[in-house]
Amino acid sequence: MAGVRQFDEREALSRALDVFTDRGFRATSMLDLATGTGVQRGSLYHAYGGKEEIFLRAFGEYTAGFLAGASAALDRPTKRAALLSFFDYCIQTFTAGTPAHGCLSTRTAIEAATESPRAESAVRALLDELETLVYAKLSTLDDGVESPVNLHGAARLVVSTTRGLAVMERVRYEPDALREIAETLVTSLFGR
Amino acid sequence: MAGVRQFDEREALSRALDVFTDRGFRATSMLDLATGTGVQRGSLYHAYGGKEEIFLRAFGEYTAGFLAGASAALDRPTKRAALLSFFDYCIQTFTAGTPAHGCLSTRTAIEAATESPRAESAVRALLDELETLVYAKLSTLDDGVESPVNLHGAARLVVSTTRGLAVMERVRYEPDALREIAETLVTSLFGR
DNA sequence: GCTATCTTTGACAGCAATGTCAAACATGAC
DNA sequence: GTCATGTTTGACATTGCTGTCAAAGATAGC
Repeated sequence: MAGVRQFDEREALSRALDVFTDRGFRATSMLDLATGTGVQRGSLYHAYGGKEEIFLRAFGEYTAGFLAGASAALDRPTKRAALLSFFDYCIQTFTAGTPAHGCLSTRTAIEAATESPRAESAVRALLDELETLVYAKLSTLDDGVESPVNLHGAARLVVSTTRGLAVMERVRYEPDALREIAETLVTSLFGR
Repeated sequence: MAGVRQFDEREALSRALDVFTDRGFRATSMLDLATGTGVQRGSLYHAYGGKEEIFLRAFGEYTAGFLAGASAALDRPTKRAALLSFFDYCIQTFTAGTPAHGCLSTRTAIEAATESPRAESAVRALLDELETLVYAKLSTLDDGVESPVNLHGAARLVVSTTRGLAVMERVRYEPDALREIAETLVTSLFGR
Protein backbone atom coordinates (compact mmCIF):
# COMPACT_ATOMS: atom_id res chain seq x y z
CA MET A 1 0.00 0.00 0.00
CA ALA A 2 1.88 2.98 -1.26
CA GLY A 3 0.39 6.45 -1.56
CA VAL A 4 -0.56 7.00 2.00
CA ARG A 5 -2.80 9.52 3.71
CA GLN A 6 -0.72 12.46 4.92
CA PHE A 7 -2.96 13.67 7.72
CA ASP A 8 -4.04 12.09 10.98
CA GLU A 9 -7.61 11.03 10.39
CA ARG A 10 -8.64 10.98 14.04
CA GLU A 11 -7.23 14.43 14.58
CA ALA A 12 -8.87 15.78 11.44
CA LEU A 13 -12.30 14.40 12.32
CA SER A 14 -12.03 15.77 15.80
CA ARG A 15 -11.25 19.22 14.41
CA ALA A 16 -14.05 18.84 11.91
CA LEU A 17 -16.38 18.12 14.80
CA ASP A 18 -15.28 21.37 16.43
CA VAL A 19 -16.12 23.23 13.26
CA PHE A 20 -19.55 21.63 12.97
CA THR A 21 -20.14 22.22 16.65
CA ASP A 22 -19.73 25.87 16.38
CA ARG A 23 -21.13 26.64 12.97
CA GLY A 24 -23.73 23.91 12.59
CA PHE A 25 -24.11 21.48 9.70
CA ARG A 26 -25.64 23.79 7.20
CA ALA A 27 -23.43 26.80 7.71
CA THR A 28 -20.13 25.01 7.52
CA SER A 29 -18.60 24.90 4.09
CA MET A 30 -15.93 22.59 2.79
CA LEU A 31 -13.59 25.56 2.99
CA ASP A 32 -14.37 25.95 6.69
CA LEU A 33 -13.55 22.30 7.18
CA ALA A 34 -10.33 22.66 5.22
CA THR A 35 -9.29 25.60 7.34
CA GLY A 36 -10.35 23.96 10.57
CA THR A 37 -8.65 20.67 9.92
CA GLY A 38 -5.61 21.98 8.09
CA VAL A 39 -6.39 19.58 5.24
CA GLN A 40 -6.93 20.96 1.73
CA ARG A 41 -10.39 21.00 0.34
CA GLY A 42 -9.47 18.74 -2.55
CA SER A 43 -8.01 16.20 -0.16
CA LEU A 44 -11.17 16.17 1.88
CA TYR A 45 -13.26 15.54 -1.21
CA HIS A 46 -10.88 12.84 -2.24
CA ALA A 47 -10.82 11.14 1.13
CA TYR A 48 -14.47 11.39 2.14
CA GLY A 49 -16.57 12.48 -0.79
CA GLY A 50 -18.15 15.53 0.73
CA LYS A 51 -19.55 17.37 3.70
CA GLU A 52 -22.27 14.93 4.61
CA GLU A 53 -19.84 12.04 4.88
CA ILE A 54 -17.44 14.05 7.01
CA PHE A 55 -20.29 15.13 9.18
CA LEU A 56 -21.54 11.61 9.73
CA ARG A 57 -18.13 10.43 10.81
CA ALA A 58 -17.55 13.38 13.10
CA PHE A 59 -21.04 12.99 14.48
CA GLY A 60 -20.20 9.39 15.30
CA GLU A 61 -17.45 10.64 17.59
CA TYR A 62 -19.82 13.12 19.10
CA THR A 63 -22.45 10.48 19.77
CA ALA A 64 -20.01 8.16 21.47
CA GLY A 65 -18.66 10.92 23.68
CA PHE A 66 -22.03 12.31 24.53
CA LEU A 67 -23.52 8.96 25.47
CA ALA A 68 -20.53 8.12 27.63
CA GLY A 69 -20.83 11.44 29.42
CA ALA A 70 -24.55 11.04 29.87
CA SER A 71 -24.13 7.57 31.24
CA ALA A 72 -21.58 8.76 33.77
CA ALA A 73 -23.81 11.65 34.77
CA LEU A 74 -26.71 9.30 35.39
CA ASP A 75 -24.70 7.28 37.84
CA ARG A 76 -26.27 8.57 41.04
CA PRO A 77 -28.09 6.82 43.88
CA THR A 78 -31.59 8.23 43.39
CA LYS A 79 -33.79 8.92 40.41
CA ARG A 80 -33.95 12.57 41.27
CA ALA A 81 -30.20 12.93 41.67
CA ALA A 82 -29.53 10.95 38.51
CA LEU A 83 -31.83 13.08 36.39
CA LEU A 84 -30.63 16.37 37.82
CA SER A 85 -27.06 15.34 37.15
CA PHE A 86 -28.00 14.21 33.65
CA PHE A 87 -29.66 17.52 32.82
CA ASP A 88 -26.71 19.35 34.27
CA TYR A 89 -24.44 17.46 31.98
CA CYS A 90 -26.55 18.29 28.94
CA ILE A 91 -26.75 21.94 29.84
CA GLN A 92 -23.02 22.12 30.39
CA THR A 93 -22.45 20.47 27.06
CA PHE A 94 -24.34 22.98 25.06
CA THR A 95 -23.52 26.11 26.98
CA ALA A 96 -19.78 25.49 26.58
CA GLY A 97 -17.72 27.86 24.43
CA THR A 98 -17.96 31.62 24.02
CA PRO A 99 -20.32 32.32 22.61
CA ALA A 100 -22.07 29.12 23.60
CA HIS A 101 -22.26 26.78 20.63
CA GLY A 102 -25.58 25.18 21.45
CA CYS A 103 -26.51 21.55 21.12
CA LEU A 104 -25.13 19.96 17.96
CA SER A 105 -27.66 17.16 17.74
CA THR A 106 -30.60 19.51 18.19
CA ARG A 107 -29.22 21.89 15.63
CA THR A 108 -28.73 18.99 13.28
CA ALA A 109 -32.24 17.71 13.82
CA ILE A 110 -33.58 21.05 12.68
CA GLU A 111 -31.06 22.04 10.02
CA ALA A 112 -30.30 18.75 8.40
CA ALA A 113 -33.68 17.09 8.64
CA THR A 114 -34.68 18.26 5.19
CA GLU A 115 -31.40 17.96 3.38
CA SER A 116 -29.73 14.90 4.81
CA PRO A 117 -31.80 11.85 5.67
CA ARG A 118 -28.68 10.17 6.96
CA ALA A 119 -27.98 12.96 9.41
CA GLU A 120 -31.58 12.78 10.50
CA SER A 121 -31.23 9.06 11.15
CA ALA A 122 -28.05 9.62 13.08
CA VAL A 123 -29.80 12.08 15.37
CA ARG A 124 -32.77 9.82 15.75
CA ALA A 125 -30.44 6.97 16.69
CA LEU A 126 -28.74 9.14 19.28
CA LEU A 127 -32.05 10.10 20.83
CA ASP A 128 -33.18 6.50 20.92
CA GLU A 129 -30.02 5.41 22.67
CA LEU A 130 -30.32 8.26 25.10
CA GLU A 131 -33.86 7.25 25.93
CA THR A 132 -32.73 3.68 26.46
CA LEU A 133 -29.98 4.85 28.77
CA VAL A 134 -32.33 6.97 30.84
CA TYR A 135 -34.96 4.28 31.02
CA ALA A 136 -32.39 1.70 32.08
CA LYS A 137 -31.29 3.95 34.90
CA LEU A 138 -34.79 4.78 36.08
CA SER A 139 -35.91 1.19 36.05
CA THR A 140 -32.80 0.00 37.84
CA LEU A 141 -32.82 2.49 40.67
CA ASP A 142 -35.16 1.35 43.36
CA ASP A 143 -35.27 4.28 45.71
CA GLY A 144 -38.86 3.80 46.71
CA VAL A 145 -40.02 6.90 44.85
CA GLU A 146 -43.18 6.49 42.82
CA SER A 147 -44.06 8.49 39.76
CA PRO A 148 -47.51 9.36 38.43
CA VAL A 149 -46.35 8.12 35.01
CA ASN A 150 -44.72 4.97 33.70
CA LEU A 151 -40.96 4.91 33.34
CA HIS A 152 -40.88 4.48 29.57
CA GLY A 153 -42.94 7.58 29.18
CA ALA A 154 -40.85 9.40 31.74
CA ALA A 155 -37.62 8.53 29.92
CA ARG A 156 -38.96 9.77 26.63
CA LEU A 157 -40.21 12.96 28.21
CA VAL A 158 -36.81 13.51 29.77
CA VAL A 159 -35.07 13.17 26.42
CA SER A 160 -37.60 15.40 24.77
CA THR A 161 -37.01 17.98 27.48
CA THR A 162 -33.29 18.05 26.75
CA ARG A 163 -34.28 19.14 23.23
CA GLY A 164 -36.54 21.80 24.64
CA LEU A 165 -33.73 23.14 26.79
CA ALA A 166 -31.41 23.21 23.81
CA VAL A 167 -33.86 25.41 21.96
CA MET A 168 -34.43 27.69 24.94
CA GLU A 169 -30.68 28.13 25.25
CA ARG A 170 -30.60 29.55 21.72
CA VAL A 171 -32.86 32.42 22.71
CA ARG A 172 -30.73 33.60 25.60
CA TYR A 173 -31.97 31.56 28.48
CA GLU A 174 -29.18 31.44 31.04
CA PRO A 175 -27.83 28.11 32.29
CA ASP A 176 -29.47 28.68 35.66
CA ALA A 177 -32.85 29.26 34.09
CA LEU A 178 -32.40 26.06 32.10
CA ARG A 179 -31.51 24.14 35.22
CA GLU A 180 -34.61 25.47 36.88
CA ILE A 181 -36.78 24.18 34.06
CA ALA A 182 -35.12 20.80 34.36
CA GLU A 183 -35.64 20.75 38.08
CA THR A 184 -39.30 21.55 37.64
CA LEU A 185 -39.65 18.51 35.42
CA VAL A 186 -37.77 16.23 37.77
CA THR A 187 -39.83 17.38 40.71
CA SER A 188 -43.05 16.85 38.86
CA LEU A 189 -41.94 13.36 37.86
CA PHE A 190 -40.36 12.12 41.06
CA GLY A 191 -41.02 14.68 43.75
CA ARG A 192 -38.58 16.66 45.79
CA MET B 1 -48.67 60.41 -3.06
CA ALA B 2 -47.99 59.26 -6.56
CA GLY B 3 -46.00 56.19 -7.44
CA VAL B 4 -47.94 53.65 -5.55
CA ARG B 5 -47.15 50.08 -4.54
CA GLN B 6 -48.47 47.68 -7.16
CA PHE B 7 -48.86 44.59 -5.01
CA ASP B 8 -51.08 43.82 -2.06
CA GLU B 9 -48.80 43.98 0.94
CA ARG B 10 -50.90 41.77 3.20
CA GLU B 11 -51.17 39.13 0.53
CA ALA B 12 -47.45 39.26 -0.21
CA LEU B 13 -46.43 38.94 3.42
CA SER B 14 -48.78 36.07 3.90
CA ARG B 15 -47.24 34.28 0.92
CA ALA B 16 -43.79 35.11 2.21
CA LEU B 17 -44.74 33.51 5.51
CA ASP B 18 -45.70 30.35 3.63
CA VAL B 19 -42.31 30.30 1.99
CA PHE B 20 -40.47 30.80 5.27
CA THR B 21 -42.67 28.21 6.89
CA ASP B 22 -41.68 25.53 4.54
CA ARG B 23 -38.08 26.35 3.81
CA GLY B 24 -36.99 28.00 7.04
CA PHE B 25 -35.33 31.39 7.43
CA ARG B 26 -31.87 30.45 6.35
CA ALA B 27 -32.72 28.37 3.32
CA THR B 28 -35.09 30.84 1.73
CA SER B 29 -33.49 33.17 -0.75
CA MET B 30 -34.80 36.43 -2.05
CA LEU B 31 -35.52 34.62 -5.28
CA ASP B 32 -37.70 32.11 -3.41
CA LEU B 33 -39.60 35.01 -1.91
CA ALA B 34 -39.99 36.66 -5.28
CA THR B 35 -41.34 33.46 -6.76
CA GLY B 36 -43.57 32.76 -3.78
CA THR B 37 -45.06 36.22 -3.58
CA GLY B 38 -45.16 36.99 -7.28
CA VAL B 39 -43.26 40.21 -6.59
CA GLN B 40 -39.94 40.84 -8.34
CA ARG B 41 -36.79 40.56 -6.33
CA GLY B 42 -35.85 44.16 -6.99
CA SER B 43 -39.24 45.34 -5.77
CA LEU B 44 -38.86 43.40 -2.57
CA TYR B 45 -35.46 44.95 -1.92
CA HIS B 46 -36.90 48.35 -2.68
CA ALA B 47 -39.93 47.91 -0.46
CA TYR B 48 -38.38 46.16 2.54
CA GLY B 49 -34.63 46.25 2.34
CA GLY B 50 -33.95 42.57 2.50
CA LYS B 51 -34.79 39.13 3.76
CA GLU B 52 -34.49 39.84 7.46
CA GLU B 53 -36.99 42.67 7.28
CA ILE B 54 -39.46 40.61 5.30
CA PHE B 55 -39.04 37.79 7.73
CA LEU B 56 -39.69 39.96 10.73
CA ARG B 57 -42.90 41.29 9.27
CA ALA B 58 -44.11 37.88 8.19
CA PHE B 59 -43.14 36.49 11.56
CA GLY B 60 -45.28 39.18 13.17
CA GLU B 61 -48.30 37.73 11.39
CA TYR B 62 -47.30 34.28 12.46
CA THR B 63 -46.94 35.32 16.09
CA ALA B 64 -50.32 36.96 16.19
CA GLY B 65 -52.02 33.97 14.62
CA PHE B 66 -50.23 31.46 16.75
CA LEU B 67 -50.96 33.24 20.01
CA ALA B 68 -54.60 33.61 19.10
CA GLY B 69 -54.85 29.92 18.32
CA ALA B 70 -53.03 28.97 21.49
CA SER B 71 -55.28 31.14 23.56
CA ALA B 72 -58.37 29.58 22.06
CA ALA B 73 -56.97 26.09 22.60
CA LEU B 74 -56.32 26.86 26.26
CA ASP B 75 -59.94 27.76 26.83
CA ARG B 76 -61.01 24.59 28.64
CA PRO B 77 -62.52 24.00 32.06
CA THR B 78 -59.66 22.13 33.74
CA LYS B 79 -55.90 22.54 33.80
CA ARG B 80 -55.42 19.11 32.33
CA ALA B 81 -57.88 19.65 29.51
CA ALA B 82 -56.49 23.09 28.78
CA LEU B 83 -52.92 21.86 28.51
CA LEU B 84 -53.79 18.81 26.44
CA SER B 85 -55.73 20.97 24.06
CA PHE B 86 -52.87 23.47 23.93
CA PHE B 87 -50.33 20.79 23.08
CA ASP B 88 -52.68 19.38 20.51
CA TYR B 89 -52.88 22.74 18.87
CA CYS B 90 -49.10 23.08 18.78
CA ILE B 91 -48.64 19.62 17.37
CA GLN B 92 -51.25 20.23 14.71
CA THR B 93 -49.58 23.48 13.81
CA PHE B 94 -46.22 21.98 13.06
CA THR B 95 -47.29 18.69 11.59
CA ALA B 96 -49.41 20.44 8.97
CA GLY B 97 -48.38 20.25 5.31
CA THR B 98 -46.88 17.39 3.33
CA PRO B 99 -44.22 16.89 4.15
CA ALA B 100 -44.79 18.45 7.55
CA HIS B 101 -43.11 21.84 7.71
CA GLY B 102 -42.16 21.77 11.37
CA CYS B 103 -42.37 24.61 13.84
CA LEU B 104 -41.29 27.92 12.35
CA SER B 105 -40.39 29.58 15.63
CA THR B 106 -38.28 26.64 16.77
CA ARG B 107 -36.52 26.48 13.45
CA THR B 108 -35.90 30.17 13.64
CA ALA B 109 -34.55 29.94 17.16
CA ILE B 110 -31.96 27.48 15.93
CA GLU B 111 -31.20 28.80 12.47
CA ALA B 112 -31.38 32.49 12.97
CA ALA B 113 -30.00 32.78 16.47
CA THR B 114 -26.49 33.38 15.23
CA GLU B 115 -27.18 35.49 12.19
CA SER B 116 -30.12 37.65 13.13
CA PRO B 117 -30.38 39.07 16.63
CA ARG B 118 -33.70 40.59 15.70
CA ALA B 119 -35.17 37.25 14.69
CA GLU B 120 -33.85 35.82 17.92
CA SER B 121 -35.60 38.55 19.88
CA ALA B 122 -38.80 37.99 18.01
CA VAL B 123 -38.76 34.31 18.93
CA ARG B 124 -37.89 35.11 22.50
CA ALA B 125 -40.78 37.53 22.65
CA LEU B 126 -43.15 34.91 21.30
CA LEU B 127 -42.03 32.39 23.90
CA ASP B 128 -42.42 34.93 26.67
CA GLU B 129 -45.94 35.75 25.59
CA LEU B 130 -46.77 32.11 25.31
CA GLU B 131 -45.54 31.51 28.82
CA THR B 132 -47.62 34.40 30.07
CA LEU B 133 -50.67 33.00 28.35
CA VAL B 134 -50.20 29.55 29.82
CA TYR B 135 -49.50 30.90 33.26
CA ALA B 136 -52.58 33.11 33.16
CA LYS B 137 -54.70 30.12 32.30
CA LEU B 138 -53.23 27.87 34.96
CA SER B 139 -53.53 30.45 37.67
CA THR B 140 -57.09 31.33 36.71
CA LEU B 141 -58.49 27.83 36.57
CA ASP B 142 -59.41 26.67 40.02
CA ASP B 143 -60.25 23.04 39.50
CA GLY B 144 -58.95 21.90 42.84
CA VAL B 145 -56.01 20.08 41.31
CA GLU B 146 -52.70 20.62 43.05
CA SER B 147 -49.32 20.38 41.41
CA PRO B 148 -46.01 19.43 43.00
CA VAL B 149 -44.49 22.52 41.39
CA ASN B 150 -45.40 26.19 41.29
CA LEU B 151 -47.42 27.48 38.38
CA HIS B 152 -44.78 29.84 37.02
CA GLY B 153 -42.37 26.96 36.75
CA ALA B 154 -45.04 24.75 35.27
CA ALA B 155 -45.88 27.31 32.59
CA ARG B 156 -42.27 27.68 31.60
CA LEU B 157 -41.79 23.94 31.48
CA VAL B 158 -44.86 23.61 29.28
CA VAL B 159 -43.50 26.14 26.80
CA SER B 160 -40.12 24.51 26.84
CA THR B 161 -41.78 21.18 26.14
CA THR B 162 -43.47 22.55 23.04
CA ARG B 163 -39.93 23.23 21.77
CA GLY B 164 -38.87 19.73 22.63
CA LEU B 165 -41.82 18.32 20.71
CA ALA B 166 -40.97 20.47 17.71
CA VAL B 167 -37.48 18.99 17.64
CA MET B 168 -38.74 15.44 18.07
CA GLU B 169 -41.12 15.98 15.16
CA ARG B 170 -38.13 16.71 12.92
CA VAL B 171 -36.70 13.27 13.49
CA ARG B 172 -39.81 11.37 12.46
CA TYR B 173 -41.79 11.16 15.64
CA GLU B 174 -45.41 10.70 14.66
CA PRO B 175 -48.09 13.08 15.92
CA ASP B 176 -49.45 10.40 18.22
CA ALA B 177 -46.07 9.81 19.79
CA LEU B 178 -45.76 13.55 20.33
CA ARG B 179 -49.17 13.70 21.96
CA GLU B 180 -48.18 10.90 24.24
CA ILE B 181 -45.10 12.81 25.39
CA ALA B 182 -47.26 15.83 26.05
CA GLU B 183 -49.74 13.76 27.99
CA THR B 184 -46.98 12.34 30.12
CA LEU B 185 -45.96 15.85 31.07
CA VAL B 186 -49.48 16.96 31.82
CA THR B 187 -50.10 13.92 33.97
CA SER B 188 -46.93 14.43 35.88
CA LEU B 189 -47.82 18.05 36.48
CA PHE B 190 -51.51 17.80 37.28
CA GLY B 191 -52.40 14.15 37.54
CA ARG B 192 -54.85 12.17 35.54
C1' DG C 1 -52.70 66.73 -19.71
C1' DC C 2 -48.54 67.57 -17.01
C1' DT C 3 -45.61 66.76 -13.46
C1' DA C 4 -43.51 65.14 -9.38
C1' DT C 5 -43.02 61.12 -6.97
C1' DC C 6 -42.61 56.62 -6.04
C1' DT C 7 -42.40 51.72 -8.04
C1' DT C 8 -41.09 48.14 -11.16
C1' DT C 9 -38.01 45.84 -14.11
C1' DG C 10 -34.10 43.60 -16.05
C1' DA C 11 -29.31 43.82 -16.10
C1' DC C 12 -24.90 43.92 -13.96
C1' DA C 13 -20.84 43.11 -11.11
C1' DG C 14 -19.33 40.59 -7.24
C1' DC C 15 -18.88 36.90 -4.06
C1' DA C 16 -18.76 32.40 -1.98
C1' DA C 17 -19.27 27.87 -2.58
C1' DT C 18 -19.34 23.57 -5.26
C1' DG C 19 -17.34 19.47 -7.49
C1' DT C 20 -13.71 17.90 -10.74
C1' DC C 21 -9.23 17.14 -12.64
C1' DA C 22 -4.51 16.78 -14.34
C1' DA C 23 -0.16 17.21 -12.75
C1' DA C 24 3.03 16.86 -9.01
C1' DC C 25 4.14 14.26 -5.03
C1' DA C 26 5.06 10.65 -1.38
C1' DT C 27 5.84 6.08 -0.02
C1' DG C 28 5.52 0.84 0.59
C1' DA C 29 6.73 -3.22 -1.93
C1' DC C 30 9.88 -5.40 -4.64
C1' DG D 1 16.47 2.42 -7.10
C1' DT D 2 12.31 1.70 -9.48
C1' DC D 3 7.62 1.22 -9.80
C1' DA D 4 2.83 1.07 -8.79
C1' DT D 5 -0.45 3.08 -6.07
C1' DG D 6 -2.84 6.26 -3.72
C1' DT D 7 -2.56 11.41 -2.13
C1' DT D 8 -2.07 16.32 -2.46
C1' DT D 9 -2.39 20.59 -4.74
C1' DG D 10 -3.91 24.51 -7.27
C1' DA D 11 -6.70 25.69 -10.96
C1' DC D 12 -10.98 25.70 -13.42
C1' DA D 13 -15.77 25.99 -14.83
C1' DT D 14 -20.19 26.36 -12.84
C1' DT D 15 -23.88 27.68 -9.96
C1' DG D 16 -26.82 30.37 -7.02
C1' DC D 17 -27.31 34.27 -4.54
C1' DT D 18 -26.58 39.13 -3.24
C1' DG D 19 -27.23 44.08 -3.52
C1' DT D 20 -27.48 48.05 -6.64
C1' DC D 21 -28.88 50.89 -10.37
C1' DA D 22 -30.55 53.30 -14.46
C1' DA D 23 -34.31 53.37 -17.26
C1' DA D 24 -39.10 52.63 -17.90
C1' DG D 25 -43.62 52.66 -15.88
C1' DA D 26 -47.66 54.02 -13.02
C1' DT D 27 -50.51 57.34 -10.57
C1' DA D 28 -52.22 61.16 -7.41
C1' DG D 29 -52.51 66.01 -7.34
C1' DC D 30 -52.76 70.00 -9.75
